[in-house]
Amino acid sequence: MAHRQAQQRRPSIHDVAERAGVSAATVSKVLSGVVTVKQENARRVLDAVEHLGYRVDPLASDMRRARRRIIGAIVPEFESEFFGQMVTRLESLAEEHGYTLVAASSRESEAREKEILARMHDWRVAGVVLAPVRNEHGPAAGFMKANGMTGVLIDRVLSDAVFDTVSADSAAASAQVARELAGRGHRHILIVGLGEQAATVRARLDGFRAAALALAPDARIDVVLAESDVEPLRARLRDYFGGCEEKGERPTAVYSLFLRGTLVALSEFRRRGWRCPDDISLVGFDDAEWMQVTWPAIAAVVQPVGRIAEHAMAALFARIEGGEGPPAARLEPCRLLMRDSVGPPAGNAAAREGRG
Amino acid sequence: MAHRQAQQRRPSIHDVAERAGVSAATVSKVLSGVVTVKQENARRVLDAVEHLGYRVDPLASDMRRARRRIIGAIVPEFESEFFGQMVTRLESLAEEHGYTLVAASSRESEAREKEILARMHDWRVAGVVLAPVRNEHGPAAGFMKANGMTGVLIDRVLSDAVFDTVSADSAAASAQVARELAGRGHRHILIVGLGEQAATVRARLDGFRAAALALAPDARIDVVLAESDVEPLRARLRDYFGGCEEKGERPTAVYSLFLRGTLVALSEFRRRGWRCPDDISLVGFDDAEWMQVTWPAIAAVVQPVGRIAEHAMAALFARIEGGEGPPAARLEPCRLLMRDSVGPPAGNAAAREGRG
DNA sequence: CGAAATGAGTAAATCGATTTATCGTGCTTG
DNA sequence: CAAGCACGATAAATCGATTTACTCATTTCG
Repeated sequence: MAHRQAQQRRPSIHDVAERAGVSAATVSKVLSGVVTVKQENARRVLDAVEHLGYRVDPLASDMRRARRRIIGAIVPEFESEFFGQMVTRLESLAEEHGYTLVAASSRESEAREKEILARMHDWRVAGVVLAPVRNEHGPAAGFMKANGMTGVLIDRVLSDAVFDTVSADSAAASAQVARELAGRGHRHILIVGLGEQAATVRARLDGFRAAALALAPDARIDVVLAESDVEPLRARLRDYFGGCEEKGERPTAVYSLFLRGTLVALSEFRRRGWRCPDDISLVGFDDAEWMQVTWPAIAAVVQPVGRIAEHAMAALFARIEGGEGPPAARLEPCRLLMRDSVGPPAGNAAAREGRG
Repeated sequence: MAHRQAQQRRPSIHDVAERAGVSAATVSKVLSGVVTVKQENARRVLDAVEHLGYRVDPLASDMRRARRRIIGAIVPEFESEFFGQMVTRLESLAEEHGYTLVAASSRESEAREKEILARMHDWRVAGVVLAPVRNEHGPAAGFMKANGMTGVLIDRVLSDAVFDTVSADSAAASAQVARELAGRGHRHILIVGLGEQAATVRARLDGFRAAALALAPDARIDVVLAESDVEPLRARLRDYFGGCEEKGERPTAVYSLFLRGTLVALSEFRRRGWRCPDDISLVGFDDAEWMQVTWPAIAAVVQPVGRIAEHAMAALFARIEGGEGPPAARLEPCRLLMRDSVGPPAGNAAAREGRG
């Protein structure tokens, strides 16, 4: 086999030292840019490095160092556009600082979240970017506090007593959605969400409610929250819409506080044969690529993934490098993309004519 | 600060040894399950471990070991459902074997792909699961060969002279799509794809063509391939459809060989005001959650993510543990979900009536 | 001129484990 | 009774770097 040979041990710093005729310490100095090395020796070392194809072993290097150049990232899932892009951004930023990002998914389980974190602690990561399953008061954040780990919380958090937090300003975005809907004449609106995230959900609800009622004090706002997963939500929503049909009253618009809720709402519309936006309007929190190519194109709140990632990493590195001061809670503004899925309320023929 | 104290050094194996009144070697033995340890001492060690909250440092542990318990995974992106789920599955499987998965995204760049791989080589990972940007002949696979790394190639590959490969049987799936379309009477079909992946694209094209022509020898199959990115494809497609309208002939169905192509096709339909499936049918390779909740629901080929991940990991661990033998090329069967986006050809009123 | 400072380099300790070689015991066994 | 052999345990080497402490020349300067 041609590469049986290539498989053999990689050159170590000692191999380089030997070939260059200097000590390992000198090689280390040359490679880390210390200046007290004779020109001649530096050249010999560099030649040897080149010739042997030597590269520092990051594990061995980190062993001796005080702080390992590894950053952990924990997200509920990889496959959503939001978290996928988030991890990608975090990855780049970590690399730019000479760190390696080790990403793991908690799969929406708080137990797993803590397990992963414990493992990252074992790895003695320099810091962690945690997007908690639930919120900042979960077990993982508790573990980080108890163990004096360095970290930043993102996404489903508002603020924390110990860690910096960075998240989308979903309250403001929700208020904007409310204004758009109320402004178009909607007076009966359904909000769907996940109860788990407590504080953030409350912020979104409050933001929406305040803005809607300010514009239309007579508006009716229903809320359907599911505790944990998607399927319960589907059932809840089915019940809710069933009740509506019985009573002959139906919301004219739906605002979903999370991506999967938007999908569930759409599929319920479809099940009942409701046309969007003719029969009912829809806005979702969280944008996705497909939303602009389907019929109708779905209106959505776009989260500033890039900015969240950047500020999270900036805050994290500041702490890693010893930055002091009280934890900061950062909110990044969202963008609302109004698309075809929002129209005037059903039955409001005048408005529809005026628009068409 | 309450946790300033917690922040201090974690206990090492020596701390445990001291507290248990034995040597570090004994502690190591107890923890790795070696039996030649007195009951009494084992108990003392376990007590000390418990009391100190000791956990093995995986870095230090891997240093001394012959093989580091780290598996690298390289995918083009995290945010697609396919690769997102893939990484999640690989993560679980690696953990089940006591390994840590370090995932990285090549962002569809072959240069970056090789860089990441070099970094993983520096980490001396036990093995790599690589989903190449292009195909099995890219620079990353070359690097792995040249350096005698252990690895498995997945997804955009057919077979390789050195590495085991696992991918979806997209040729068979394409043939099935062809039969469905031709069977419904479509005689002018457009295939859109990315030229980059050469061999796999060819396999899909051939699979489709053979099956379509077997059923309908008079069928016309057009192909639009873009070289690299999505935007060029959009332009190509726009030109193609423009030409169609001029000549007054238009394909009655589109089969997209990759997810983003499906999105682009949809958005082109939308731009031209073509209704799907009334004006034109659509099937996409690669399924996504949204496809079943939109109007129309989009027909798609579902890739067996789980099976691919499982076989890839099985093959990888077999090689890591010294398994010999020629590389195996595995193809996993796909499932085709026919949905509303496929109907009879436009203009074929009879068929449409018969169906509705 | 002798003391102090600087420059260039190295041996050895260290990080936190695993593994090898070695060392006493106590028990068989010829 | 001496040699042989398990059995349990440990000291020390090792993995591949970084860093500390120290040596030996050479300069610089009072």
